[in-house]
Amino acid sequence: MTDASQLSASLEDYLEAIYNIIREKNAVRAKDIAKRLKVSNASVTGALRMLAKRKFLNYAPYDVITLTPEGERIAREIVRKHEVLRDFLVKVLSVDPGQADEAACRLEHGIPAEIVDRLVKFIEFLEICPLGGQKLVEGFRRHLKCGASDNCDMCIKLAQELASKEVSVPEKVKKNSLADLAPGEKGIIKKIRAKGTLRKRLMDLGLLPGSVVEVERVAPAGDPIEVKVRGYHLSLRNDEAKKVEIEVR
Amino acid sequence: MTDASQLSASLEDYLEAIYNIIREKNAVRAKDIAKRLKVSNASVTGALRMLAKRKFLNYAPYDVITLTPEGERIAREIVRKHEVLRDFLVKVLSVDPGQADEAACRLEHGIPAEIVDRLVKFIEFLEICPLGGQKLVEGFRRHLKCGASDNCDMCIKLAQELASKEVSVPEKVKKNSLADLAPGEKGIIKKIRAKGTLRKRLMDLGLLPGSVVEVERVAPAGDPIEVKVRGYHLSLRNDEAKKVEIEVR
DNA sequence: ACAAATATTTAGGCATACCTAAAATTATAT
DNA sequence: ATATAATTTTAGGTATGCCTAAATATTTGT
Ligand SMILES: [Mn+2]
Ligand SMILES: [Mn+2]
Ligand SMILES: [Mn+2]
Ligand SMILES: [Mn+2]
Repeated sequence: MTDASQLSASLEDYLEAIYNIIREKNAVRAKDIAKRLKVSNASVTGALRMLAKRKFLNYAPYDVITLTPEGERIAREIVRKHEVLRDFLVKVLSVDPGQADEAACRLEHGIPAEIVDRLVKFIEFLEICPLGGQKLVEGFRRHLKCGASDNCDMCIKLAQELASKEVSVPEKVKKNSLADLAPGEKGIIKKIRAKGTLRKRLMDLGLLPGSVVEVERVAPAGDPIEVKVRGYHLSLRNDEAKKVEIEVR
Repeated sequence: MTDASQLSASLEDYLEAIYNIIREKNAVRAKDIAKRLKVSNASVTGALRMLAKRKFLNYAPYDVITLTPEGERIAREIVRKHEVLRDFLVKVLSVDPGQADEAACRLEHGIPAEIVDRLVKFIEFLEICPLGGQKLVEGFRRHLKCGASDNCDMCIKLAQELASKEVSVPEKVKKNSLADLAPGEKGIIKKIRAKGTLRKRLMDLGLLPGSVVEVERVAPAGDPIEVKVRGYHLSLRNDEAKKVEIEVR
């Protein structure tokens, strides 16, 4: 069961905005939505009514706005599409972040979830594959800089040389679990060191062996830890993160 | 000067359909457009009126339909976006062609030309780069086959092995110019062996050193030759194609 | 407590983009 | 040449999704 909820691009953007604003400020006001989407307050009221009628949010005139479980599910999927697309544009194609974000927010409505999954796999493969996908991406970035569409054997050869001379990796503390990573660091999931319900829970969240996981934020107390896997944002307790065995490249 | 013509996704699809139908049958009938876009004939009439009012096509009730130069320019750009996106989905991400085509036709309306250009460069880089982008894509294809999202060290190692053992290239006739290629074959443009106006014309068409060019069709007499560069379709005379020096990988 | 400021909704409109059914035009076949 | 068929247009209607202005409700400062 994937979706088939058949929302318009416009309504998807409302859901996305509501979801993001709740994440940021723990509450949504119609005015914030209007501002973010650059529409009038009146338009927001109309959209809210529609989304409530379709059971994606709980809402009555002048009342507080919350997402229903179904609404939240769909909102998360849109956010995921947005982020995967933006990451691909920025990290692989080296598109300017502002432009990438704008394009991602238009493309997100036209791309099916299966293709987003495929894109995630491709981006992960670039990081995982021993053929050196990451080097290739760096080579591409360099290639872009040496001007226009000319034949630039030079920069391509440069890429080749740099790739061959193995860069000496700086000494690093051995990091074994997701709880050892600092914000911004990434690892590849090797194993889920848990059994039963917890194991199932972690796997259901998308923490599967082979996936690349990135730590986004760590709360002052080291708990909870916010991570991103396959374009999904997750919040994990420290003792959960410790159960996720990873490998740092 | 790029565009800024601000056409809706719907009108872009009408232009695209008109352009493609003209290419296929040398004439457009409202009925064909309706069939291709799965809308009623009445809807087509409305769209045609709008496009004519906006000067993208020449049209009067019951009269023949032709694209204006501006309409043709925009139509070509949409077709280019469609094809680049589809190629990326099919050739890099290994998405099923049918699904890729459908997605491409939705995404084409939300992606700016500069990002399409970037995507073209990336796809070309995968073919050109000595780090072995093509091998990486093959590795990815293999990786996809070994099931779900599991950690598949096995297939990744397989990719590595296959990449290292240099496959013996079968004897091949040395191909120097674009005119030597058979349909389906590709080459990298090395040089334009022409001067003055012809040189300029070929370069303006997008035949630039470093670009990957693919032969699509060759007319029975060997003239003209249809090729694709950077997502654009071109039709070249045989003596023009001879001036384009290429290298086969 | 209550006036002023702020937020939200309602009312009334407009543009796009689709539809079906009927009318008008053009093509085709005897 | 004309009846019949096919195509295209017009007429009239629906649903989205946006807007501004006015009305209503809520919040805030004193
Ligand atoms: Mn969006
Ligand atoms: Mn978005
Ligand atoms: Mn389209
Ligand atoms: Mn298309």
